[in-house]
Amino acid sequence: MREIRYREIAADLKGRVDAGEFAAGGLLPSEADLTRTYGASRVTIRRALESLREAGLVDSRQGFGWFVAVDRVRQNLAQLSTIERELAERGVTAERQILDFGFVTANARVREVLGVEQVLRVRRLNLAGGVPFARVTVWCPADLGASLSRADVAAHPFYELLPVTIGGATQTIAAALAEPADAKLLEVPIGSPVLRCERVTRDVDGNPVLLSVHVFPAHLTEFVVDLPSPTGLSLVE
Amino acid sequence: MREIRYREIAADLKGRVDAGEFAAGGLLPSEADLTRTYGASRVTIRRALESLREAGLVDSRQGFGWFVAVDRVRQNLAQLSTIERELAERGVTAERQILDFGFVTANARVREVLGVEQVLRVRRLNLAGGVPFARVTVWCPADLGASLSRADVAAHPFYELLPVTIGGATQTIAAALAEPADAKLLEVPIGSPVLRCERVTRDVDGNPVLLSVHVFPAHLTEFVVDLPSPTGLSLVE
DNA sequence: CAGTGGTCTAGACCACTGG
DNA sequence: CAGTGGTCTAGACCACTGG
Repeated sequence: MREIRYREIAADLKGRVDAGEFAAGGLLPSEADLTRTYGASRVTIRRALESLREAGLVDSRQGFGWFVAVDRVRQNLAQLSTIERELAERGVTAERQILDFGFVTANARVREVLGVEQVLRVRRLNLAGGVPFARVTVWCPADLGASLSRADVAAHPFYELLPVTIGGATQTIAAALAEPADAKLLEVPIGSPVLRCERVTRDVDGNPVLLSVHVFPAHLTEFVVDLPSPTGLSLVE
Repeated sequence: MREIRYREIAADLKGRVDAGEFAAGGLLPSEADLTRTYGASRVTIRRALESLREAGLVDSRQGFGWFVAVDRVRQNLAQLSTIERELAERGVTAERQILDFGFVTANARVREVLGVEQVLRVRRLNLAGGVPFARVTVWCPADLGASLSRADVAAHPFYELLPVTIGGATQTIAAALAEPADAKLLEVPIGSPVLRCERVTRDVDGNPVLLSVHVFPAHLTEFVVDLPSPTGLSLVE
């Protein structure tokens, strides 16, 4: 594998930021300084910095400099980046803690969506760097879940484990207040704001194969949607 | 406003792609051709192409070329629907009640986004069938808003009134609790959950022309996002 | 093989920030 | 004002695709 210089520089800078070499909101060395430090051209330095900006780690202002971003976790829907990947780019380890794993009778909503009576239900907590950032419940038809182990669902994204090809998903995003159980798991006060997402995942033939509900504490999470065409702008107007 | 060459080129190429000059999946001219066509350096041409790749319009393969992206994922992703659109489809009348209309000095966030000191600020309440469902504040540069009247912004979506062509927008979606003033306007209890969206709307050259904040009561609103591609499914896993 | 995109250099001019 | 990032040029070498 050829070494890509701007990626090496980006990785090194990320390490320095994560190590706390620069304060949150603090300035990085100037591009000119970095050029000398890394022995690379300014274009290459900027390319590294832009990739870190893309990851939400740093930002810049013309005439001022590059500084450590003090952003929230952003889930950029349109760019299809995963929250875990963004976290990984910041050097934060993602972890799934399984709270509950078992076959149950579907409730009304699950039956309505998946069209079966018996389902595998998995409840879990997603953590990033040891901090809980999502409480998730996933349901899938019992026959599809028959071959899955508790260790499987802890180690892999659910949809990667299913013996079907995923064709798409529909996700709703709503606001709610933290219920006592979720508040405790997510380490936030009861009644604090949360984002609540419900997702229906389908196979390539359009059959629903997963239903999941995700609860995020509001102070850690926001969704980002890019609307590249004017038609998208009718959104809220 | 200075003309940014790579944005001009990107806008022109986007127009040619949208006009069907290149078949879906078809090759674009080579970078070398484009440098001659546009009289720009290869770096600038690539920057324009990269921005179109970012938008999901084109893609490339080394040694092969740039081609029109078959999987227009991002465009599909932008198909967000809202309660208002659904209401509109049911024949419920939408109404804008202007709370405040005036030219003010930009606050820090507005200045950061729009890059100007003087702005037109419009606060309004959106109603559907007489029920308030959104409290909205819109800022736009004073020169762009100079020709707008209070009646204009009550009668039309803001972006339709601007003397610029809209190129896209980026919207963040977050959860919060209703503040007293918003609670009263939206007829919900103080501290009840709300969705809070901030949107930056840009012209075709990528210049920000509108900043807006939208507050929706959670019980009336949810966002729906379709994720047609399997890659999109890694979103929260 | 000729042609393509991916990476990189060493310059340049400019707008902008802060003092 | 000196220093900063934003944009742009005209080169270069390389890995890769297809014929």
